[in-house]
Amino acid sequence: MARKAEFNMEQFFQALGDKTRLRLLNLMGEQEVCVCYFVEILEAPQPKISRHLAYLRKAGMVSARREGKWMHYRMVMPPHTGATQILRETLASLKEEKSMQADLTRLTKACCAPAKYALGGAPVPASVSELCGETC
Amino acid sequence: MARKAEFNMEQFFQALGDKTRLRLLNLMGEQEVCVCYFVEILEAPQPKISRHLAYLRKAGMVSARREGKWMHYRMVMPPHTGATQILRETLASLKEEKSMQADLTRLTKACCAPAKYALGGAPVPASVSELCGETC
DNA sequence: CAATCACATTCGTCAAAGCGTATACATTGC
DNA sequence: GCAATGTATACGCTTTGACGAATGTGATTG
Repeated sequence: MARKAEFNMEQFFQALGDKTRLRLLNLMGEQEVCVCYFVEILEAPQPKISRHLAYLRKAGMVSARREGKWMHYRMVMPPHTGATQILRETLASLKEEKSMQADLTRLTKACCAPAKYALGGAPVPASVSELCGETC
Repeated sequence: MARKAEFNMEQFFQALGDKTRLRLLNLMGEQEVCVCYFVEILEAPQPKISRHLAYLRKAGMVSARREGKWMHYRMVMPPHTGATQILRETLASLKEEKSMQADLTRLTKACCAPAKYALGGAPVPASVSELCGETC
């Protein structure tokens, strides 16, 4: 059954209508990512990142998890089958863009060598750390 | 080959992030619709409709055709396979919403009996006029 | 060519949203 | 406790966009 409940299509698209938020979603993909990496990769001021993450959280597109000082964000598939499809298709389309690919590359590198990026003790996303052996 | 060219995903989603524009797209579906029907069905001032149609046109999501005094709008699938998929999925999702279904119903009725809706000589969308025999 | 009709655009206003800066909050370590 | 670190929020500013009302434009009619 297609749960849609009080899903707001308008708000959903508004959340996707911003470059910074698209970059954040692209970086998350299916994995959990620490805020400090977003700041590092997007080369944006931390409050800017935080605000956009808050926006995405309000829109129900991401969820946050605290781990000590660090906050991890991950995507949440919306309670609407159509929206989920759209989100998946969006992520797939983003991956075709050069700039988005570059972001992901930098994320992997940053996670493999956090020291180089002034991310000393920052927690490394699980799925990336598994790839480290291959990509570094 | 997936043509994407200078497609702007951000702008694309911004165009979808408005209730009025979603209603317009839902009414168009795959067929061409005259502006006067939009005004009639959405019960909105004509300049409002016109502005949103202009917005959609700028975003490359609709095209306009003049026929005498009347202007017809229809959807244009974007030059990006992913965006096209998203648009189709969006239309399908819209059709699940009660209010959107109601809009479509009213469009059909208005086209079948334009006289009742103060749309005397307004051109009837081709695909709807074919359905008239069944639905009226 | 003047009036009318269908639609587009402009104008002024208002609310939403983006940004940088500064500050508040939460956790860790001393 | 206090300082340091990571993140969130508040503030003021600027831009964007949605709106109603008025006006402009293109096509048809008389």
